[in-house]
Amino acid sequence: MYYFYPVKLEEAQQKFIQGWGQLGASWGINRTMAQIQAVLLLSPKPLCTDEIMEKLQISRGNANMNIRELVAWGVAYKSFIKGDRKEYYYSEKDMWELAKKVSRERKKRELEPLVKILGELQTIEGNNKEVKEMNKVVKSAGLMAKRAESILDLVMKLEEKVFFKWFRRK
Amino acid sequence: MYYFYPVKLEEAQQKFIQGWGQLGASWGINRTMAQIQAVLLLSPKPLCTDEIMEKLQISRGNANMNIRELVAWGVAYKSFIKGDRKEYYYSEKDMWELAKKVSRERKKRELEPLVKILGELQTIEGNNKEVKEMNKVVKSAGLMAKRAESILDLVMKLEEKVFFKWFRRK
DNA sequence: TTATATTTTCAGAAATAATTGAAAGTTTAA
DNA sequence: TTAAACTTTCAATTATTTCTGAAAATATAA
Repeated sequence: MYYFYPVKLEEAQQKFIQGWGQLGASWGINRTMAQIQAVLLLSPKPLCTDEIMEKLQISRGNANMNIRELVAWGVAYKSFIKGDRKEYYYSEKDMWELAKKVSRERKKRELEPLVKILGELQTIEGNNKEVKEMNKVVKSAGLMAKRAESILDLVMKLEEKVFFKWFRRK
Repeated sequence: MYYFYPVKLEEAQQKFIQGWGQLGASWGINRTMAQIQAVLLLSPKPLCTDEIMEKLQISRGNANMNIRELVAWGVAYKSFIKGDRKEYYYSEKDMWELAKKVSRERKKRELEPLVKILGELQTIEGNNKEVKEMNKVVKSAGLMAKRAESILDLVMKLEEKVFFKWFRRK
């Protein structure tokens, strides 16, 4: 029994890290970045760069860049231990907060550029089918994008207040 | 004036195609696949492979693979013209329907694998911090995933009619 | 100061993903 | 049948992204 837990834990952690990385990758987020997030999520205490490098077997440069990116997204934080010069990092652990921050970042990076482009494509004049189709598509895509933004805003505003209560009941 | 519209249209189309491709790319969807979708969206009539190859300057193999992928996702359809042996393709033009189909596909490809993995990581026994953190994370990630699925389902069930009315009020 | 610890950068290497194009496969018309 | 029209496949190539590791920059302690 003494021997059993640690092995099982390692295995489970590895599985979680892989799955989380895969999820990130299919969302257009660097796989390593997502894996680092997973490692931080699983750690009960802040970790330094070397510990992360060790855990994921990656280089210092890679670790550094991706950690910084996580901090820039607001899903990981720096932490200092007095008497120690190293920087330590820990993850946002509230999944709802995490989801909100990722949504916000993606909205900024993806939806907004499209909305900008659509705005630049003001109605074109003309009577042929192609022009009409163009105007129709630009208009409906713009509506859709706004709609998506509204839904996101709405969902994010609902906040724990509603969702927590709702989901705790299940 | 005769000369003016076509140039402007071409430009606008190109801009839209690029923007749409970019959106797709940042969503982990092949850029060319998204661009083909954009071309079909802009076209008032179904297009054959050669027309798409011509418009995007891509090879037959590339065009074929990505068109098929679009059809597999359910966001483009085949169409036949009698007396013509070629297959023609047209896009789903209802943006709301399009969004629903993409969501459905992504949910299947991304959320579900994570939920499966989390399910396999049943509670591990043990009293140390790492084990406790592991169990906590697995549980909250599972809850979050279910929550995301619920929100998606809910949003997708609300018909266009409801949203239209609702958003027009704002 | 100077030395040491730590973080950051970035050119080149490695890994991954997308694309081509020609050959093989399929369908249809005659 | 056979031939022509068209679609699909896939090995090889090309493009893109990610990663490494060592050097440069920065920060802290002595």
